[in-house]
Amino acid sequence: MPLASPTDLERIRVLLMGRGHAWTRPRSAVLQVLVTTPTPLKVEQIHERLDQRPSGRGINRSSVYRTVHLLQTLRVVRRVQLGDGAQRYELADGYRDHHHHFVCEACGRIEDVRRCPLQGADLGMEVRSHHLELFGLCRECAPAEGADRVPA
Amino acid sequence: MPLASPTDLERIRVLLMGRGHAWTRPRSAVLQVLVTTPTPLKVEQIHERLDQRPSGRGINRSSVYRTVHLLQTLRVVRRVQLGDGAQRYELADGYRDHHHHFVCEACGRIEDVRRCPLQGADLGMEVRSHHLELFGLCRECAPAEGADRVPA
DNA sequence: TTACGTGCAAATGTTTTGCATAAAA
DNA sequence: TTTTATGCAAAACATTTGCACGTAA
Repeated sequence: MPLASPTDLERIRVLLMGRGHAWTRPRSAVLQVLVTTPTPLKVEQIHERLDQRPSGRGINRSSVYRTVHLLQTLRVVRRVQLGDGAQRYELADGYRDHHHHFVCEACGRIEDVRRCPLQGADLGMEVRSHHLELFGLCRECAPAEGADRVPA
Repeated sequence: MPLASPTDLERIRVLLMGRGHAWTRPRSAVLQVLVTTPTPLKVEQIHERLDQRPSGRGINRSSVYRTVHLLQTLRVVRRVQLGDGAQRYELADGYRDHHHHFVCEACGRIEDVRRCPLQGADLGMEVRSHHLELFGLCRECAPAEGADRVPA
């Protein structure tokens, strides 16, 4: 389950309707963006990408906020906070593989971390979930070992 | 180093002045709040607590923002994000012991987690720091084993 | 006495909300 | 046809900024 598939979209549609929510163009379009994007997105970014899809034109920012909010209460989407002040959103566990994020302090690139270092850790039985964010230098920004850096 | 001490305040004062920043009443007062509070605080909460101290009366909210911002660039303070939308701040590693936070999903209580489950974990050499937040039920909210729950 | 910081008020950015209309069930 | 969702505009928050005045160095 590296990334969500169209099949997940259908699962989500069934979940929504089962809970008495309508399957509308804005909701469908926001979900299409989330399902096909590997990195967490700000509301503004979701909104921009909607406009690039024929099925998502002209959708109001408020509707994006409302949709994201609804999807959070249904635990389809979760909020991701990467240490800058921004709120980002992505599909929750159950619709994607469990993962964390690595943020490059130099270039800002966000990478998925598939290997959870807490796997099997004893966090106490009362812990139900966790968020983990890693910070450092990505492969491109880290001065590579043996790299040909020319001394001055 | 369970909590910062007045000694840390002095260290911080020296750091600020060494970098050419003035030691002012607002800065001193904000730091006194941060140094004596065990949980991360929102700017609004810092501001409230200032008013409760004789040395912190009448300080403007802007100054709190500016002070927190300055302290972040000096790595004296770090931002803490606990999954709700809020921005909280606390003393950074170096002025407090390394720790994480546990948030009770039922009552919202925030607890320090002193034992870092990533201690010794191999995160890759390029990882410089990490944020970890745990979510679950605190001791008071968890249905205790053997608790005398009266069946209906 | 000079540079830097603060208070105040206004500006900016983000998220929420009320309400009339539109669309889904 | 009835309920629920959307667009729009305004409101509510949160944070930043310009500027005249104060205060630390």
